Amino acid sequence: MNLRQLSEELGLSQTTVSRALNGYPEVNEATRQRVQAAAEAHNYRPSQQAKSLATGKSMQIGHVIPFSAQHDMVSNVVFSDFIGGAGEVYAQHGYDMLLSMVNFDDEERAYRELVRKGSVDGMIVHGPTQDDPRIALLKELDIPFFVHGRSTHVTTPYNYLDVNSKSAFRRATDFLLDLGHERIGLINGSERMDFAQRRRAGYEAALTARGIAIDTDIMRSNEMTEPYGFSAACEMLTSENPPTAFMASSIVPALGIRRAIESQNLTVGRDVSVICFDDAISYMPNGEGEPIFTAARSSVRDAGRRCAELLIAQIADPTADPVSELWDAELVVGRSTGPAPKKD
Amino acid sequence: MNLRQLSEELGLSQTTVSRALNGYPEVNEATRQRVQAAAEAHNYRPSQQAKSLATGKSMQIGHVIPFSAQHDMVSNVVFSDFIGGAGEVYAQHGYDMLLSMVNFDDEERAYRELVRKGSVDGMIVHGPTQDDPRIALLKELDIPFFVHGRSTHVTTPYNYLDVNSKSAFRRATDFLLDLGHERIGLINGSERMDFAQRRRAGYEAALTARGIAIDTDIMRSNEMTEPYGFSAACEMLTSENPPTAFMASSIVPALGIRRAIESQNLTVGRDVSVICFDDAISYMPNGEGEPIFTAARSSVRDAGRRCAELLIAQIADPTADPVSELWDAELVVGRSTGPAPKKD
DNA sequence: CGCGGCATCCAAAGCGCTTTGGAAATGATT
DNA sequence: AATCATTTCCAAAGCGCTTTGGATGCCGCG
Repeated sequence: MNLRQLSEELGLSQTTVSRALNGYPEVNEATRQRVQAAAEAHNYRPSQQAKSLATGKSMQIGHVIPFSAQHDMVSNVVFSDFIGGAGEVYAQHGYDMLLSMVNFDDEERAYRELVRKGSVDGMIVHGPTQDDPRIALLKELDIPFFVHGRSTHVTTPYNYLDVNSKSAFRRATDFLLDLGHERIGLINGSERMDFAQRRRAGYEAALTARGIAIDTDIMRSNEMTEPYGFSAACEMLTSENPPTAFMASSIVPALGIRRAIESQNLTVGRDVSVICFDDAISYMPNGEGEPIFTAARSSVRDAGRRCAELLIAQIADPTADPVSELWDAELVVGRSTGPAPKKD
Repeated sequence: MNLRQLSEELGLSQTTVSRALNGYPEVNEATRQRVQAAAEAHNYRPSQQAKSLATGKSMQIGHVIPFSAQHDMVSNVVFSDFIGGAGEVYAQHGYDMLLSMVNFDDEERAYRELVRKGSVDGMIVHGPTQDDPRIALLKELDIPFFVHGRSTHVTTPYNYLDVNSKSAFRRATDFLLDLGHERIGLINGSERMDFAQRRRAGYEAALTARGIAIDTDIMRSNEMTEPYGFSAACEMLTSENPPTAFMASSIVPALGIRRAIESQNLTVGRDVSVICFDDAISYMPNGEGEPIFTAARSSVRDAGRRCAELLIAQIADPTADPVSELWDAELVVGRSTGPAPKKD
């Protein structure tokens, strides 16, 4: 059942039926009722492709997800919650989400294709690196886009929403320093990512401000998995000068750190303290009620919602100036932190 | 730059240019070269909507993800890995993935719309329940679809790929029984899900075969989060007749169970054994090398790949008979299991 | 009574592609 | 040289929608 058939059956022109269905004023209310009833009865839905071709809007928003044998973004812990939040907002506005999975090497081509093909009206950029080339690319392609995170060294303005990773890690590290910890391990995410750089900067700033030297022996950077947290923490704990506290970039490696601590017959929050960044991942919540880990918390799902809203606004008015938001993480105190143990 | 402009510039008809680009034989090889070069030079990509409108194929595959305030599928641990695998295969075949996020109540409508609008050429059904209504719906809508999992009580044939959950849990429970455990807790996923029912059936079958009574006091069912595993295990461990072993439906609650065991100053694999189902989630791997948990393992990413392949085959030949695959999980032995502790 | 204004509807022209049904040119065959 | 098959190309008709630019009829008003 298409528009022509429907209009013939109603004895109306396609114009009128289309207008009736799309809520235009120049159609008699009685006629509109009749049209809507008929459309309902035949379960009529306008063809999205025809509609898109006529209007020039695809009503789809693109997310490009690079993958490789080693790692990929979709398996990044925070990704699924982010798109969950974004997807909600898309749905409210009649948009669908287009996910394009591509090899790392083909990423640029994927952006180009999606835009040139006209498959999407806007795009979200995930996991920006420093000086991320995708920002310039999308500007060149002249399509609305929104960055989840920030890209250091990109000077032209662009739309982004980021959490203030540096101040979050600065504060969290200060919190440990205030508890008397002087040797604090950093178990960071992959420092290809801009946010990981910022977290390290916050960590280092806090140490430096107290006159504690940066020691790369107790600093790691990698994809944020549980075994990574475990092995990194094990190495440090069994070293000559083990840390008394850890800063972790996500709750996932933090779970590994916990396992490492307990495997050394030490107790979390007493012998060794742990603070992590908590993205409030829905299936990996930081406890119910009292937090498991003392953490810098910021909901990635909320970020997804907000990015989607702002992107849709940008699509609606592409001439609007770029907007940016910088969210502060909140520091929640759980049972994973305590005073530094007395030295022997 | 569209087809007309390109063809005018080349002094050729749209027909010839289109055919040259799409690899049809009735075009001179020299001409084809010239066309391809020009297309490349102008960075020309045919409009997807126009193409879809003309061919009737959207080259998109739909995934409907219901969400609610409580839980949603996208945040389900296994989901992101599944779509990661599926997305790879889609990309290889020129398909894109369309994700539609909808309220639980609107799920049926979402399927209807996506199909009627012509936005998708096929669909994947996630997380089937018993007697899942979506199967009948998609048959009525007459669109190729593929189910990840199975739906008990649906008698008409349909495409699916499932892991033999029952036999996996049967074998795993037998493994614990062989180690002398007689009181084994079950920390299952939500039993709205078909697979959770099957896992429980496997667990119960193993117990019954040894003449051990089913005791619902040590059986739980819920969304598979870490805190759920923790609190469920805590309750059981502090009860009058605590289990000496646990079966968990995923590695995520298993991590919670581990935390619960250690919070009771007990040791995993010595005082209390744990076996979980391991979906081989990429950022939550079951250790590196030696498994953390003894587990029934089956890669959900591989399942995603395979579902995508089979769905694409079905789209290519919609008259083909439904296919189904039932994968066996492998039982991998880690450090989380050991002989039942001697009774006092 | 004639005219402007309003409400309601419609014919037709796109949107950018694919594909059908030839046409023209070329080469091979008799 | 005439015929026929091939190769190579093209004009034009869709695909199903939106939207422009009227047309029609009806009303009130001077």
